[in-house]
Amino acid sequence: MGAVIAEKNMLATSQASGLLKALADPLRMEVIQSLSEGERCVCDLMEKTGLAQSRLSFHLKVLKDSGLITDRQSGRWVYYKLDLEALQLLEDWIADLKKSCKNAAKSCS
Amino acid sequence: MGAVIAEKNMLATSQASGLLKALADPLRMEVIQSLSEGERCVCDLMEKTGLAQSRLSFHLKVLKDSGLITDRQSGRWVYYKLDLEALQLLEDWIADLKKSCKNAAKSCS
DNA sequence: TTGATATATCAACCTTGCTTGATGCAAGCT
DNA sequence: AGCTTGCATCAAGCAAGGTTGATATATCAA
Repeated sequence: MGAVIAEKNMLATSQASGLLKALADPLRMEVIQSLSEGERCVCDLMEKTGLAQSRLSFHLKVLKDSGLITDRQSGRWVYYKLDLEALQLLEDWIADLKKSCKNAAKSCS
Repeated sequence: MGAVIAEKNMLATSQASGLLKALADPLRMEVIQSLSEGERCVCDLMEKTGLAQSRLSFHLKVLKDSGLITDRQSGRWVYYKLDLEALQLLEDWIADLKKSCKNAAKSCS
C-alpha cells in the first residue's frame, strides 16, 4: 500500500472513530433513525423518543459534535438534520475494510 | 413504510447497535484494521498493536461477542478474522439510513 | 416589560467499560 | 510426567460516559 493511500486511510479512520463513538448508543441511534425521516426540531424528537429534554439535549450535542448531525435555529426552535457526508464517510470506511479483506492473501470469512 | 420493512429495519438496527458498540473504540478499530489484512493469530496482533496480552484478549472478546470477528484454534494458536457478513450488515444499515434520508419530504443536508 | 416557551448547560451522582497484574488452562515439547 | 508457551479469565481499581434536576438564555406573545 502506498504512503498516500495509507495516510488517507488513517485520516478516514480517525474521522470514522468519532462518528462510530457518537453512533454507538441506542438512544442516539434512535435519534438518528428519527432524523432519517427528515429534519426535526427538538420538540418533535422529544415527543418521538419520549426522552427528558435535558437528556435528549445531551445526546444531540454528542451527535452534533461528532459531525453526524447539524443544527439550525429558527425562532424559538432548533432543527436538527443528518449530515449525509458523515454517513457517506462511514459507509466508505466500512467498504474499504471489506475491500481490503477480500484482497488479503489470507482472505476474511 | 410497511410493517414488514419496519420490522426488518428494527432488527437490523438492534444488530447494528451491537456491532457499532464493539467498533467504537480506537484500540478495537486498530485490531479490525489489522484483521482487514487477513487472518491473524493473537501473537501477531500483540506484536502489531503492542498491546499487553490480557488487554488485547479483552478487546478480542468484545469484538468476537459482537460477531465482528470469529476465531479458530489451531494447536496452541488462536486465529482471528473479520466476519464479512457483519461488515455488510453495518454497511447496509448505513446505506438504508442514507436512502431514507434522501426520500424524506424534508430531505437531509 | 412581563411572562411563557424552547433549548442549552451545569454539577452531582451513578453506571458502564477499560486496565492491570495474577492466575488458570490446554497444547506441545523434552 | 514436568516444563514452556499461547491465550483466556478474574478481581480490584480507575476512568469515561450517561442521567437527573436545577438553572441559564433567548425568543416570542401579550
